[in-house]
Amino acid sequence: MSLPGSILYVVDDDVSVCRALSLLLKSQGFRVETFTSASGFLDFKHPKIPSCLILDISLPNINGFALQEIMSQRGILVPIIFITGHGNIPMTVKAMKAGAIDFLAKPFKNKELLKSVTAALVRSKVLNQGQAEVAQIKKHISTLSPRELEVFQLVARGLLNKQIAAKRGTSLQTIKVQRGQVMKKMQVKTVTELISLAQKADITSCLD
Amino acid sequence: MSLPGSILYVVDDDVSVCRALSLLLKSQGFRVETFTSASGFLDFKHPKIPSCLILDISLPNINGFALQEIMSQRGILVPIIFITGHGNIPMTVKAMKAGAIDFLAKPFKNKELLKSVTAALVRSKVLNQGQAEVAQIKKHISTLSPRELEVFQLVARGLLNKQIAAKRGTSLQTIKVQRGQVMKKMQVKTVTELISLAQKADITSCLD
DNA sequence: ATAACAATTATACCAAGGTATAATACCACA
DNA sequence: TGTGGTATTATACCTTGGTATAATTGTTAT
Repeated sequence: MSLPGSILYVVDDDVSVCRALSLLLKSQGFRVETFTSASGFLDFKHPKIPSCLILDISLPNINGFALQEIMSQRGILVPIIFITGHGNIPMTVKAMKAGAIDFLAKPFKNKELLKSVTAALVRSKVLNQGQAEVAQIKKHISTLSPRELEVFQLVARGLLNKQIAAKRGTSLQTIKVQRGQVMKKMQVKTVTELISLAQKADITSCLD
Repeated sequence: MSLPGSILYVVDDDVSVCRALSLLLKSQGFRVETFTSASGFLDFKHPKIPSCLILDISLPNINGFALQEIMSQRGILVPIIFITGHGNIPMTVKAMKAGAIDFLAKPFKNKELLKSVTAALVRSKVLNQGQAEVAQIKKHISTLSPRELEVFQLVARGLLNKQIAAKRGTSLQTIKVQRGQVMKKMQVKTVTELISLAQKADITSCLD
């Protein structure tokens, strides 16, 4: 069941838990990295492959929830399976609202965890694909000059060339040239593709 | 804090709970409808305004989870706040995974519920807007003839008129006319708008 | 100052989108 | 058998998109 080229992270301050989970997961053919603190996990260089974090809530310094928030801020899109020995309903709700893919109370059955891991890896794969696509688009966008970007945005909003020219106070010809540049740099051939890209990357608001 | 024109549903087999919640919520200015069974709620004609369902899990016949699934199948997009006297973590996870907006264990504080209700109504409003937009688009699509729909789909995929003509084995002129019909019926003036609509309604796969 | 470079614009030209009108073909219905 | 309606097609014409070439302007670097 292990997807090829996937990696599982385990973060638990209890070394024996780390060891036990690592053993279990490796026996299923998974690559596993264990950490006894949140910062250890954060320092790790995460390869861009389907992955999943099995995370204990009670940790020294940075606890599970705090790590979840940091990951969210940093755009680390690794699905989280929470595990805890002293969980309750409010904690569960909080974790799930924040985007966790599962929440298991210790002790849990091996099968439960494995099922959850499989689901997490599938989600991770989807997330990575979406992320890679958007990253590629933004990479292209970053090659646009400020004016080309502006033209791109206005085209995406459905404005005609002459409307854009009027709005910008320049000539129609300039817009045509710039629009051509945009098409070339974004590596598309038709307006349709351009619009699709614009919507995927949410061009109208993104100005980074 | 009550949004104008909103409605709250309470489903609990315990009449005293229904009464108590109704009293609390009405005191905050909300319109409230209570039901002691899931079927009662399902029979109710839900107005298309921001709304929220406060749902007990243990119910006779159709329990809370079952109702949640039925609503999902029927496309009833009302955010659910689960309440239960005998909840546990697995139940919480199940409910949240299925899309519940919150999960409260009895007894809960009035403030907790009210806060949750407010959040649910906001989400409901967003859901309704999205739903209304897509419904409007699909309504327009339903006025298209089969061939117009086909042309629409191919245009949305970025094909040129002559490519569509070749694919369909008809003349370029026919495609132009049909494309014009599509633009008129979808009530858009530019290709850009048309593509946007197509993506919102997921035209390429939708054939209903 | 001058060479080099980028941005803008003009001119010209072609392809594609879009509309209007009318002719043709096909189908259903009285 | 006609007759009205719809779909298709042809013709003609206009607008818009898109590219190539070259002239112009402004800015930067040597």
